Amino acid sequence: MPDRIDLDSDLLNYIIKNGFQPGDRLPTISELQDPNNLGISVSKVREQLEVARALGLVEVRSKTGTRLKEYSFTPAVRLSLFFALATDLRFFEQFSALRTHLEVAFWNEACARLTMDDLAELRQHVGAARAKLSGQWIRIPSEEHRAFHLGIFKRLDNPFVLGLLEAYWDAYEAVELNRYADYAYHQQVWDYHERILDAICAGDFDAAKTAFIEHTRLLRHQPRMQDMESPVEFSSEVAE
Amino acid sequence: MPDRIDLDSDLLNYIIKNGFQPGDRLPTISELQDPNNLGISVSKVREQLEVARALGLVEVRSKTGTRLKEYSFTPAVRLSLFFALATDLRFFEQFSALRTHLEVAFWNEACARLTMDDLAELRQHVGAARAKLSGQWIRIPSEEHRAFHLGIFKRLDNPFVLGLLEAYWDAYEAVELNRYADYAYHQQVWDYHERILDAICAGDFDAAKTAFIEHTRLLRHQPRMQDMESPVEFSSEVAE
DNA sequence: AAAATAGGATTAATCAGATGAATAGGGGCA
DNA sequence: TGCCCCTATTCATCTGATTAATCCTATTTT
Repeated sequence: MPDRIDLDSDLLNYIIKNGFQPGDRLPTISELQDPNNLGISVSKVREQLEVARALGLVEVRSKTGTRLKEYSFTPAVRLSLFFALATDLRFFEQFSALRTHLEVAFWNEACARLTMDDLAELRQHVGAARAKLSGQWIRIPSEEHRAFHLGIFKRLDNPFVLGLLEAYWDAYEAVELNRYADYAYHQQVWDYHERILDAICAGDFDAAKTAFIEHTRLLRHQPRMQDMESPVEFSSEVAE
Repeated sequence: MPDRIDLDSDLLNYIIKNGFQPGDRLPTISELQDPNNLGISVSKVREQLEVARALGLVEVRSKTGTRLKEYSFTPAVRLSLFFALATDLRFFEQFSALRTHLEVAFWNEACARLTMDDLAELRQHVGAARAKLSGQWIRIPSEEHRAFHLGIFKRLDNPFVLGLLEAYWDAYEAVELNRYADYAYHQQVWDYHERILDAICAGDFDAAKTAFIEHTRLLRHQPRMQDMESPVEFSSEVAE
């Protein structure tokens, strides 16, 4: 058992020490200033609240006060990842490799936990995606694409893996904001997804995993895509 | 290419937009207040600096000003993870599962990149650890234990995997702060490490990986251990 | 002349207080 | 009862002041 995990933040330590639970309201800022609580000034309290907010640990709203949120790994990962991506897009490839290996590693455990309802939901995503397909170019990744993959892992009892995967899809959306692909491409993608889903339904998780791995290769080559609307460079002065 | 990755932070967006590089000095706080830069007050600048500092993105020191650091995923992961662990130690098991799968997934790629010098360094860790062994109980994990495992992955060109592994060892140390094991246990651990290292040196990465997996099972069972010094509970009032 | 030291200037660190904006809750009116 | 407005609370942001840490420089000392 740990002696004490020092969080390098009076506020976070205070939250732990007082045993606040997700959903609980924290004292107001003025109360937190009180020597019995944190005993620091408004500005300092707000600095630490801002850190906790950035990490997605608390939600701070006017009047209502501050509420402790359910723990999620996602915000911290996303924030750090997005900063990295903003400095250099090549980071995406590395995070992408992490994502693929993660899905493969936790594949069977995640699949085994899926319920019939979950499978039906996945089937719906396939249907919805197919219904959207037409002759025109469609944005990648689609909402259904994200929902399908995250849906496979949603029962995995591991907030860290889930957080990394969620952050991955957030990043994907941010990075590929203006990427579009044509009908044939999306058709192929959803053929793979259907194959994956069928295998899972049949209980053959390994076959599903194999299909997933093939499918990531397809995505890596990214054929038949183009950028719609002129993309704006980062360093551009007009970006604002 | 992304239209624009919004970091939800004036300061971080400012850093990106102005193309600051690691090592660069950012403007002083008073300069950042200037409408030409951020145009926000001290308190707001400091809030955002504090977030950037918590994420390990900048180092802010008196007089010297603020310096942009080399990107690392570790601080963000560690901070979020430590908060989770402080609320519930069971999170450690889940992060531990993530770590094991990660090492396995990136094992061969990491091993393939090791140089002769790296291998010699790993050998030194084994030697140093063995030299420390005696009849007495020794703290786990030892410094060499951490260095050995991180050493295997140090050439892996993936800051995200590395960040997760580093944060794992930080957490391990925090969580197992007062855990000690006897001679026989450490002997066994370093036998495994030596087996792993020998296999890597022989170029048989798969055999090394297999040894690694066995070795994690050993650690999971954690025989012949005990807590030295009375551990202090989290919620304890005297913890401060 | 070189090194050590002391003093001044710059900047971060922290605080106190004021003002504005958002919101919940209560009271009044139809 | 149901709707609307008013008020009190709380967050949001800014300004200004004081303290502490650090660097730079000029002066002193050897």
